[in-house]
Amino acid sequence: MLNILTADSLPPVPVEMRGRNAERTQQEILRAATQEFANAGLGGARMERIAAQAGVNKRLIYYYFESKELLFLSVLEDAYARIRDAEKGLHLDSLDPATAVRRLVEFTWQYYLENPEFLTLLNSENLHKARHLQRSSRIQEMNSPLVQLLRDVVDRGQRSGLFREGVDPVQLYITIASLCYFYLSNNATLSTIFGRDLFAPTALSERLSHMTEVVMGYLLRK
Amino acid sequence: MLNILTADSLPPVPVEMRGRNAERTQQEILRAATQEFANAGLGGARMERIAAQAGVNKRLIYYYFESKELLFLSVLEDAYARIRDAEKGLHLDSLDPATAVRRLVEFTWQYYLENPEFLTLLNSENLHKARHLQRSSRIQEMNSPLVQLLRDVVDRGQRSGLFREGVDPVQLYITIASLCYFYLSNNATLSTIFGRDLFAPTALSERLSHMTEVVMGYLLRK
Amino acid sequence: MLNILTADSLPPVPVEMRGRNAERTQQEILRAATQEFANAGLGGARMERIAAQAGVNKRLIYYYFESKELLFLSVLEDAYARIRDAEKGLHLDSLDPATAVRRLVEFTWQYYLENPEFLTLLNSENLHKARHLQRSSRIQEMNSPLVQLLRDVVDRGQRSGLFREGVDPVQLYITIASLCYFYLSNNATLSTIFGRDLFAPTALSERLSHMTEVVMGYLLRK
Amino acid sequence: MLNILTADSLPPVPVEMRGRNAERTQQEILRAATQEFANAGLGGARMERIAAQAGVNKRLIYYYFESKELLFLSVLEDAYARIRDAEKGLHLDSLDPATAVRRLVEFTWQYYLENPEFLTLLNSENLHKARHLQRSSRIQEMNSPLVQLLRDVVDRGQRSGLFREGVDPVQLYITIASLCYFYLSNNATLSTIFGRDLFAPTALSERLSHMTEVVMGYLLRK
DNA sequence: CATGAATGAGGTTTCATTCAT
DNA sequence: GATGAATGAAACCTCATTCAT
Repeated sequence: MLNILTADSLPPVPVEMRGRNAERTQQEILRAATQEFANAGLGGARMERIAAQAGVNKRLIYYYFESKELLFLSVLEDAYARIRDAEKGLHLDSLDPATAVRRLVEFTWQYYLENPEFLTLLNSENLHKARHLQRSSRIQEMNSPLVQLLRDVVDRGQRSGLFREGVDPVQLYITIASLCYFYLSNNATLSTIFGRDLFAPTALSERLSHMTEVVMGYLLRK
Repeated sequence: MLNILTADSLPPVPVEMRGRNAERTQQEILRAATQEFANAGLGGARMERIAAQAGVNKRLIYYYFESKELLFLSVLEDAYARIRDAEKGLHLDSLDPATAVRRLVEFTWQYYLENPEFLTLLNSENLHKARHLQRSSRIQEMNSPLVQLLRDVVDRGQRSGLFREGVDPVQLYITIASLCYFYLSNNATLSTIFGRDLFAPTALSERLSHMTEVVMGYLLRK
Repeated sequence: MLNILTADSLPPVPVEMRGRNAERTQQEILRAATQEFANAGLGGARMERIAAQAGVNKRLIYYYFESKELLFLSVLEDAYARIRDAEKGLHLDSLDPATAVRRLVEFTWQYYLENPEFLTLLNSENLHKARHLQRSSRIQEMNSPLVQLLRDVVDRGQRSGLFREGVDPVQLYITIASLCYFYLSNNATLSTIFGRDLFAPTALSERLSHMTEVVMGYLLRK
Repeated sequence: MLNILTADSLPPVPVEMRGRNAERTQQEILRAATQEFANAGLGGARMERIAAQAGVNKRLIYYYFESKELLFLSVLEDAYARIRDAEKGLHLDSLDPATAVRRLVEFTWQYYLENPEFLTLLNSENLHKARHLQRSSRIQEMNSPLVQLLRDVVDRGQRSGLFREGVDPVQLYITIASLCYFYLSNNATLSTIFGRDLFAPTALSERLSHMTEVVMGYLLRK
């Protein structure tokens, strides 16, 4: 019944194009909700603010998304759809294995840096033990291509004798994500407890080098 | 004005020992608040539930901690105090460098596993950009010994020719924490999107091996 | 302006006959509204559910009935029209007086049993002090034949020396209705407070005997 | 947990006696809620109006009664408690059987006349199929003494050869209640459809005579 | 004849916090 | 040191109704 559309682009829709356009309106709501949920978490998010930011009546959100929780799920699915889409654009399959992995590290880092809302949304969802995503039918099928892709890269690396044996592509992906995610997601507390600005440009580029060394140090045969 | 005590132990205080005991009452509140904030986040936590769980009147929480936000800060400080305390018990300085690092990885993993509330609390605090910790005077001094300790281990490893050059102890610590933290903190969403129970005993032990290989693969000279 | 039709039959209209048929559409709406108002009362009824149940767009209800309140009035008028119509089919004028009264008791009981929505609708209307019916022009003329009919029966009974003197046909009708109505309408609370299933088949037939005895005990000369 | 008190008297409490008095406050809320639910039904009742009428903060109603539905249940229990209490004051056991029954008819009539909210509340509860009362633990025990009392009266009447055999006291009570209840509860619609003011003083006293004749006509041996 | 999109007002309920003892 | 009573603000959500096609 709920025919929710995917928001492909984040920039806001000009006001003069709004009204009586179901598709656009839903995209607008999704965009606004993404920002609000990212800033304030599920509990802290305010439907009022989402409506105002989307330039629609509060009631309309319920018309299209039924409840705050289902809206949150839509936002999560949309966020996953976007990053998986971007990953497809990397064409890892056409790169040599070592370059492919380095490229994935760089991409993940860059994507998290440029889309911090993705991190916050996931944090919120984890706080709720993935309660919403578990109700999603689309989420698994959205993520399996990525694993397959990475499995191919690892296979090629091993066949060429470059990579070590016994590498689980899921573990590898989680490790790459870990290194990028934690540093950025926990940047605020880390900077505070270590008394050091970990978001400064130098700090960021140092981190990228470090992470690449860690991942390649693990993967490459000694 | 606020004389806040540290809750050293998590097990609940027997009922017969309660009442008219400032120190114990505060510990009880801290314990209950830690659970509640960990389960529900800052926004989702309910003062009512904390009071009920601690077995005290709601008003008393305000008497000791002034506000929800300051209570949250106390909970955070208490959580950091406990993990730094536990780390001290590792005696990394008396182990050879490689063993020391392996030990730290295992310890971190084990500690996060056994104290999942620590992860959730940090997630919440990061959602709020470390707003609370930044107001803490105790937090930095609590964390600097750890960095010093790790610096010593790395130095010893490099002097003995075992470890690679150019290793920043803070980066190393963050990397170790990343690998453990992300896997556990995001376990729910990861399990869901990959359709694989990442909290099963085998999965957990595989992860520990993988992480150790990653860290040592990076540190050890080729 | 509002050309409202009477829904003579309650069974739903087959889907293939719907659409672009003013008369049928209005009957469908009336039918659905009757159910909804009976189930939920005036306040609890939802225009949304009525529309869904009738298989029409919400807007169409307003097109035909103008507002929820006027729709409710139409439902009431329709309900009265149906019961008065059924009463006409009894042909009380062709029965001997005692049989005629017994027949009326049985009929009233049976009709209320088979058309419980009639009771609920009246309850709702009484909650609102007959506010809607008072605006109806058709309602009185619909009910006067019944009184006339009953007056004739009572007259015949008295002239034959069978019935007692001083019987007001309106009082008699109200009494018959009372006995049937209250037992059925308040069945749920009565069953609960007396801890006894007053809707069980035996209970129902016992009630019918009792009521007949009460009415005839009153009417028949000692 | 909810320690709800019974409102013995309906007149409002003087303002100067209010505040910081749990018992009185709860009575006030009950009183106001009774009026509001009686006037508007469960669905139409407004918590806001109840709070205003009781002179308390809206939030306080939830503090004491938890929800609108539980408040409604309390109101119902209170209403039953009051009428059963009043019935006890009749001392039917000390009257001769015929007088006792006449007295009960008169009392019931009078009580319904003077406490019309009782009728409306029951109507509302029946609309909801006794959903609330079914959750009450007190309701049955509150009503059983009445049945016992009436059983004794009937027994005495039968032993003295005055009353007919085969009289079920529950049926008898329901019949008495029916006659009074329906006339008053449905007065508005009846007056409208019969075009006759059934609430006029003469009409009321005529009805009382009629009902007494009906009940005694049934009970007394021919 | 018929409909999907959109809304303003207001509903119940929740919450951190304070008052008075 | 400790508590039950009480509150104002605001949250999510609902609803009858209207707009524009």
